[in-house]
Amino acid sequence: METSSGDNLTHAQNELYGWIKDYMKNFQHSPSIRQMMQAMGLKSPAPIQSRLKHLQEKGYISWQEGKARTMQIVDEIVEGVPIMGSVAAGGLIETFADVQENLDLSGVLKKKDIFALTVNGDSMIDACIADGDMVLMEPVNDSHSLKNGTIVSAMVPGSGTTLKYFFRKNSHIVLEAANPNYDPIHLDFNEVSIQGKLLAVWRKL
Amino acid sequence: METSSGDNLTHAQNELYGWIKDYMKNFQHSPSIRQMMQAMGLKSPAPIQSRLKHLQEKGYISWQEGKARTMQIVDEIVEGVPIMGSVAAGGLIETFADVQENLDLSGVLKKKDIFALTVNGDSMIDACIADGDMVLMEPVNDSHSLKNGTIVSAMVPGSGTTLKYFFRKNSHIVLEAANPNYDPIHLDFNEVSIQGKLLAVWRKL
DNA sequence: GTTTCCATGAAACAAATGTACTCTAATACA
DNA sequence: TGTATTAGAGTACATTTGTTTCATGGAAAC
Repeated sequence: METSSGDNLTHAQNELYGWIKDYMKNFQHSPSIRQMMQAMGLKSPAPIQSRLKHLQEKGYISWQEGKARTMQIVDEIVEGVPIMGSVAAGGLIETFADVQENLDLSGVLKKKDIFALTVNGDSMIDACIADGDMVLMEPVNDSHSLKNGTIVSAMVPGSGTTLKYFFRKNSHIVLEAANPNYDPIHLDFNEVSIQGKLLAVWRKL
Repeated sequence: METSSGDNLTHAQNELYGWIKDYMKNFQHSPSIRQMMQAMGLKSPAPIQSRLKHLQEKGYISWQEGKARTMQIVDEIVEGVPIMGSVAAGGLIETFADVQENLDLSGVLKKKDIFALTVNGDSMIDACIADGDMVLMEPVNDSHSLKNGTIVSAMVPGSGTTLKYFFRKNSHIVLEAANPNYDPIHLDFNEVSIQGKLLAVWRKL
């Protein structure tokens, strides 16, 4: 959570700044001066006022004069990552243009009930899902609505969870790996429960 | 931005709710009742009060009684994605436990100057970076500090940008693909500029 | 040691603000 | 049509809250 805090700030200013950021993250609104006073263990609003003034002069915060609880943190508000263009396949193709759009990772997270799984092993290596990758899954309630070829996480009761391609053949289910070393698994509908389907892959290096 | 708004809400309530969400997103703090009154074109705080009460009863917002500008939106506050465990390699290994930790994608975005590139082609396919993937890059200023084997985006002036493994051999640079079909590229230090090194891979399906 | 500067404490004031109350107009409903 | 319900206007009041001012005390500078 420590971004680029405490550069030109005194200890007292930095402590207050950190507290404010925490408060606003938790409550979605600005604290009052007397709240800060209490949190900092002070008995007068004057010191807080002084520190706020310094924080504002140094560009950390701002507020509307005279209005209650109207502070804003002028932090680097990163809405997304700028997509600078594309990189080449094998040859050398494209040069950077300007920013084209923003990659909005947080937008995906806004969807409720999304969950993540850590991938163990290489059964999906041909689908470019490697060991240690994080897969983001969307819950699946009705496994009958799944399209063939979807990548799903399936739980076989008593055995565990696995990440596989999903296929429906006649009246049973086939779970297929993306790696020729693994054999397809044939199961009845009632033997397996599909927990989620693959939304995205995240690999941090 | 439209989440799960306007379900049991009247038109007036929904309009106010939307306005509040916009305001709080822009200003990072709660509006006052008289501000909402003005924004809704009303001349008395009473109607706002009534609508707020309804919004609170239906679980959309909350506030601290008597305190100015202490509203909170009880929206789905998604801080991250819950990591539910790990999925199997090829066999069936693990069952879901409880949430272990949260995958914090937005944390990566907080680092300044990160940029993203769209991958074209399959030159890095053996590194599990596929066509269409989004790669998040961190700017590199000093190419001499790069470790051998790092994946970088390199720009050869007049040619374009490419994503490759980076190696330093003697006094020149070798850019190597993760695909045997592509030959390594040998270049002098002054022929190439390293723009960034790979931080993460993002694939949305 | 003396001076200067700044943080703190204390108190007071005015504006902003949430809240409650009454009254009127509009709307829904039977 | 008449009644009940609801929304809105207007008003008033107590509290919260930002802001100002002044006095005190300690730390740093000279």
